[in-house]
Amino acid sequence: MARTPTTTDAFNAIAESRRREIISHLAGQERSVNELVRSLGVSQPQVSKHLRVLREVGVVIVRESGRHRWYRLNAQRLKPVFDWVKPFERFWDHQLAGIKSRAESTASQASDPTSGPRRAPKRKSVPPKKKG
Amino acid sequence: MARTPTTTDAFNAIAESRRREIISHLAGQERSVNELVRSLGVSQPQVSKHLRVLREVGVVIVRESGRHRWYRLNAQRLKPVFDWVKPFERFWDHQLAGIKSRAESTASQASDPTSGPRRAPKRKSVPPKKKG
DNA sequence: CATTTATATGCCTATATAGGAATATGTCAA
DNA sequence: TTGACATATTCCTATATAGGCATATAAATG
Repeated sequence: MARTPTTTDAFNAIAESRRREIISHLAGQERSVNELVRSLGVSQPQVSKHLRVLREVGVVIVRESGRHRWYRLNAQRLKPVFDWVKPFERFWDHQLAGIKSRAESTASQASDPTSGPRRAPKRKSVPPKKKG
Repeated sequence: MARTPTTTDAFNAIAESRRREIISHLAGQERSVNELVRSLGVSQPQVSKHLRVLREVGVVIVRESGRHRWYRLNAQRLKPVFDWVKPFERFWDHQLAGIKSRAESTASQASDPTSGPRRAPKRKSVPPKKKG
């Protein structure tokens, strides 16, 4: 199967950084497509396409006026993201608070939780036999 | 171009609902791969693959012990998501608080911001001429 | 009417999945 | 050693983009 479509929900829609930028630009004020084009330095068709995705998941709403389309944010649709991630806040809070006091007892652990991504370690791997 | 890879950052990694489930299951406690397999009812290879993505973006960390791999959450990596979405909280807060009092003045606006996604409206469209 | 401006959509392509099935790697036990 | 268990990786395929480019639709303007 393929990846979950971008229009599935807010989680998928905001995975794209351009769309997050658009959303941020719409915070608090309506914007026309061309305003976004200028602010973001992205082609007009691309902006329209990103807006379409955001429209389909309900993150933005359009108001038409003459030949302009005024887009505004429907922040409600971002709430599920907030609600999902918020419970984890206590973990990094806790870590910040307790990191010093627990330093000794965890000193034996090799990897630093705050350090960058890691690739798969040790295990070697050999290509499996060709199909058949 | 294709979509931003799932391993680009936490935003892309958590777009997949299975991975969000895995993350939630790891909140507060280490789990082995098989424990996750049982809890989630997903095949072992799939769980391993999802864990790999989460490892690569640093959202989870492995500890090896014998033939087991104990995965735990590195919540830090979710902080960018939280930080990005948190500023929007005030918008739905505000909406909840002010929705009644502003009802009259905004009554003329057609669409309900809390309603579901919408498809593109009015405009008709015709397939463009074949290339050439 | 024709032209300009604003926006949406279509086609094309390279790329990356998610999941299923098979199998490799690594560890422990008898 | 052999076998069982735990986990990772490979191959395969259908599907969906994101972006470039061209063009359609629609409204305003002369």
